[in-house]
Amino acid sequence: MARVTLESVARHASVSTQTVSNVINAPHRVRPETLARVQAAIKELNYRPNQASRTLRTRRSRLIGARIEPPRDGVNGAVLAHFLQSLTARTQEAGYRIVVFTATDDEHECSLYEQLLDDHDLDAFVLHATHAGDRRTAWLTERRVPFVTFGRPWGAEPEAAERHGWVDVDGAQGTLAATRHLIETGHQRIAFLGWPEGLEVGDDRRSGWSALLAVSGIDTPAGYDAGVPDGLDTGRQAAAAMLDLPVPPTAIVCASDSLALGAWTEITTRGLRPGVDVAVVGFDDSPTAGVVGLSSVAQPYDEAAAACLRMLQELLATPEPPAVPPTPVLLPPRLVVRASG
Amino acid sequence: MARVTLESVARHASVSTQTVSNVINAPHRVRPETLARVQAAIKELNYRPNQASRTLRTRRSRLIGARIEPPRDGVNGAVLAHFLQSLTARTQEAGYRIVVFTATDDEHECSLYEQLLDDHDLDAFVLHATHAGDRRTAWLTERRVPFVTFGRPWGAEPEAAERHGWVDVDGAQGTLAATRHLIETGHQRIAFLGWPEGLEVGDDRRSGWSALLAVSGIDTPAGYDAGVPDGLDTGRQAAAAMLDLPVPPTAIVCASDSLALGAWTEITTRGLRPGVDVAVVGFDDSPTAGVVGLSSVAQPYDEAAAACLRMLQELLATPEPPAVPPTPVLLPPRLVVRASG
DNA sequence: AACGCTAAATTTAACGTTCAAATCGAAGCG
DNA sequence: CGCTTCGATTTGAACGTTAAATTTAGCGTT
Repeated sequence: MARVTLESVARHASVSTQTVSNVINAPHRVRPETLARVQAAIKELNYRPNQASRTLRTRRSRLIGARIEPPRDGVNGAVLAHFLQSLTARTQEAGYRIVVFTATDDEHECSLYEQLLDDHDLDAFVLHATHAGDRRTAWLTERRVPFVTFGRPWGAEPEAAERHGWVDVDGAQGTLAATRHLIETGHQRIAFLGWPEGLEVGDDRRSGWSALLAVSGIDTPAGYDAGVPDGLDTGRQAAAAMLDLPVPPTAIVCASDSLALGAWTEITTRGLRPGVDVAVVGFDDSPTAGVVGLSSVAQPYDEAAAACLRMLQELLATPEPPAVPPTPVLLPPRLVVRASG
Repeated sequence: MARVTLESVARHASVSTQTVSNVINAPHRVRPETLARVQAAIKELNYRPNQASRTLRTRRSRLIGARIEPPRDGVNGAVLAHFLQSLTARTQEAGYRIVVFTATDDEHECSLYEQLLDDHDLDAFVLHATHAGDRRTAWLTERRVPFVTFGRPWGAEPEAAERHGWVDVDGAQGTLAATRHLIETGHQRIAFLGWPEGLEVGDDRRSGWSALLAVSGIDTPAGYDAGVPDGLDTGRQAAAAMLDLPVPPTAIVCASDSLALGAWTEITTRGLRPGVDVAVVGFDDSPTAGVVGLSSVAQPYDEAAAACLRMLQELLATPEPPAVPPTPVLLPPRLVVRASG
């Protein structure tokens, strides 16, 4: 039950191992009839090139690294799980494999990059949860390691945004769509429940809401714009404060499903009906949203994964990463309307 | 910026490359003072062995394969995500990496095993969602590929259960604990909402409920034992049927959070209060359960992952898998009591 | 002093692949 | 007919590591 190697294929087809190698890596260099003969031999013996020796020779492993998150809040954890699932499926079709790892913080993550590069010669990385002052992108760029991020390079100067390939979902567009939907269904008092200012993703999502209200000539009274840390309890408390205003909002757009579900809990506890008495829209379309009938803005995971793969292939097509990075992709999210609004 | 190899370390420490190799792989073979000198050189140059060449030579890659699921229902998908997270963290500490992949069915999964073994010389696999007539375990056993399963070998003859290492969570114990808790809080009319008979995991969970009721002398009227496909809607319909019985149950033990949340929805829609009017207990402790206050049986992911790693290490300690497989591990789940019961 | 024995180190070869250079054969051309 | 050119194929070497065989040095025994 010895292993099938280039050598055995070569003997079987009466050519040199190099010719077999050429059949696989540079078919144009070999005469059509030899090509056919060798390909037949490959098929017959069910030959499959050994990656370890390839890696040793070429420094390419066809392995791509991706960090997986500690599940945090639970509600939002599904975002990464979905994305990873799509990414794995997509890259697998293209002959790559995803190697996962966990890290405690950015610095730890960088040291893992180093390990993975040294040990296993990983070809590239897919990053997510990018944030202002992210050290990871600089680290990788310095070392000329191919990578793409799911999440745009927040907080950098505009031109820096073009320094590496990234894929992201347009949060502002999502909250804008949610707000538009609420206006169209008759709401005029629409609040935003988000994170403290300064968190880029949250500010982005807030901007969709505020921009549309501004052009629609709808004003936002004091207390209609909350910023609290992500979570069910914080969301619930902030929603309570809003509902206790002299003129409470009739609809709340939220920066996450966690916050939205917090608001949802407060609303139902007060005996109010979400979507009838007070509308609520979340963000990320977590499984929980589907269960309780929470409207939410859904991210197109699969498209995002496909875009990441395309960029990676672009980066890996040449030995050295190209001077001009791939053009970023900003995907539109999709509003899923359910009972809550 | 040339790479650090055994060769460079050897030169730096004035020994042969083989000695450096021995320092790393068989330190007892080298004289203490040489050992120290070489170790210093390794540290100074920040040497890290290249895995590709190791793999080429030894057929060991320090890579472990694990399939990830299409997120299915959404609610239950979190089980795997949690387990994978723990598994990744644990194996990473032990110097292994997890390679993930997706498969459409068992047969496809086996063909991926073959690919991964041939291409990347994976050392082992971690399987989950085992079921009766699972072809995967046979496939791997035949080829003497090391693996462990998260999930016991269902439906096999008893002695076959000892043919490979497995880790599982005792479902019967979980539903039994849930049922006991309900009895202790005064319930006497306790129904079970599970899957159709014949699905092993479901039958196991059902048995905890029925066994405790039997020894407690509590009888189960017709309609108190439902078996429907997993899902929110099916769960809701089955719960509706139970609530419409002449003598409806006051508590429902469920085989999954999906079913339980379906029941929960039916209960709240009727204006009843979960935990006050009708108690509900789910299984898997999904994030959604935490949000809506559903009591649920939680699986000890991290312990399960740790047990899997221990078994893998046992299997990989010797070149050939040992004749006697590791002893199985059956972990107790933990009942998380919330508002719903 | 010759002998065997062990520990410690070195040398040799091999894992499977691809790159670079060399070889071979057939055609083209003056 | 000899010389060049070009395409197709082969040869030789190398990637970084470890298993197996070999050499060297040191020690105790008789």
